[in-house]
Amino acid sequence: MPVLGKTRKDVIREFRTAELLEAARKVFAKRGFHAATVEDIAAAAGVAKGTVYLYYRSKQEVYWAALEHGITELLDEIRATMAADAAPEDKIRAFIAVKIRYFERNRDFFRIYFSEVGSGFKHPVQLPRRFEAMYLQQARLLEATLQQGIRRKQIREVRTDTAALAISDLVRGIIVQRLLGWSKKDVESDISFVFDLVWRGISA
Amino acid sequence: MPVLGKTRKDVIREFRTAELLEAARKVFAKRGFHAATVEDIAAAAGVAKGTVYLYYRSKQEVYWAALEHGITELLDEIRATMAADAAPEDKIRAFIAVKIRYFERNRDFFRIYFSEVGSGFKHPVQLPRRFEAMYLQQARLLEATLQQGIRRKQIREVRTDTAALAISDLVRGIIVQRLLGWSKKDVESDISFVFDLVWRGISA
DNA sequence: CAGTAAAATGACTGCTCAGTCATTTTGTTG
DNA sequence: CAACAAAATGACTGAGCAGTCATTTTACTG
Repeated sequence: MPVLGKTRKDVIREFRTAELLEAARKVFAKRGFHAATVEDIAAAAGVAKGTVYLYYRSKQEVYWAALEHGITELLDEIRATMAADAAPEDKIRAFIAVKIRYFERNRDFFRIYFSEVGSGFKHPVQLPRRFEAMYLQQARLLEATLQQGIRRKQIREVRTDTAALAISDLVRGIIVQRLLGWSKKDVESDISFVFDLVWRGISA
Repeated sequence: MPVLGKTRKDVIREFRTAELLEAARKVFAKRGFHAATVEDIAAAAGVAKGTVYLYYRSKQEVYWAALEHGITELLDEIRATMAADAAPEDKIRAFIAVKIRYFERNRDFFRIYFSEVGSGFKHPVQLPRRFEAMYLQQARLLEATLQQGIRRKQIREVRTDTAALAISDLVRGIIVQRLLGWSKKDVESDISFVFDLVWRGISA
């Protein structure tokens, strides 16, 4: 009997789905798509293999779901932080900060994210276009800010699309360094480093 | 009977090895480590599967050899270009240019390279440490140049290690954009874009 | 608490593929 | 060109694993 539009079934579904997604994230992060087995994921979620197939149609689908979940979460955080009508300068800093902090908090997700999104959307299987779109969405938020800054004469005339991606790449690089243990600095210091470099690079 | 220190056997070995490496590069690039089969590689090289095992002990070894070949080649080109005792400014530009051009010429290699080196050295199997070292070697060449620039007061006081990696990341980003067809600009223009951004970011 | 339905299980199947090795082909040498 | 050796071949084996489904467990209901 439906309550609040959700049947009992839906609730269970939601719970199991979230549980499996978290397990999947861990396992895919540790072993990569191919080396991870559905058994592994099931075990990590504390269920039997067959159960996985009650909620997802294939291993591939689990993977996509895990990826989508993280990308969406990250994008939402970025949107939330940049929505405030602050100065372009502050928005850019916020973008850098939120992204670095997201991966600091979700270390295991970074492998999944960057092994797809970072290196060309092609390896395991051609990713559905929507993932590419979601990634570019981030860059577009940044791009809009850059354009705003240019209009306000705070930022010089740069190719905004390329610049936006460049900032994303710098952030990506710092995240990799941090997660590999190459960077010993505290988060704030790394955020400032990136922002500083970028701002000198693009300010008018 | 050895001639010039090379036996006949060595010559064949060298030839086959090169042939297999080229095939491996193509196949691994297209399918990724796990999805690529030894059959695929053999077929691409125009030999039978068993032959691959006459020259390499395992699929993993073929992969490492292909990766090492490319990294070495790239590093050599970088070394050659930066060796000239030019101004730091020119050396940095040269670094950017040579790397972008290398991947422009070796498009298939970029997938192999970045799926390892770019995303944290961990997926298929823990890479031997020497690969990590070879990668960092590039950054160190750049770092030396940055330090030189700082001494000459042409570059401001930045964390040289982080800055060197940041430049590498920017270059990486442009390469990805180019190979995915996101960047429509000509190579020169992209090189200038990166250099410009970097130079404003770090110059004194 | 019996009867029923939903959910979970894990043994099983079929397929893919890395790596092996007995056989065949190619090349060398006197 | 015979006798031998080096190189190449590809059919075969064993392991691993995605996905299925008959059976069992759990939860709900009257």
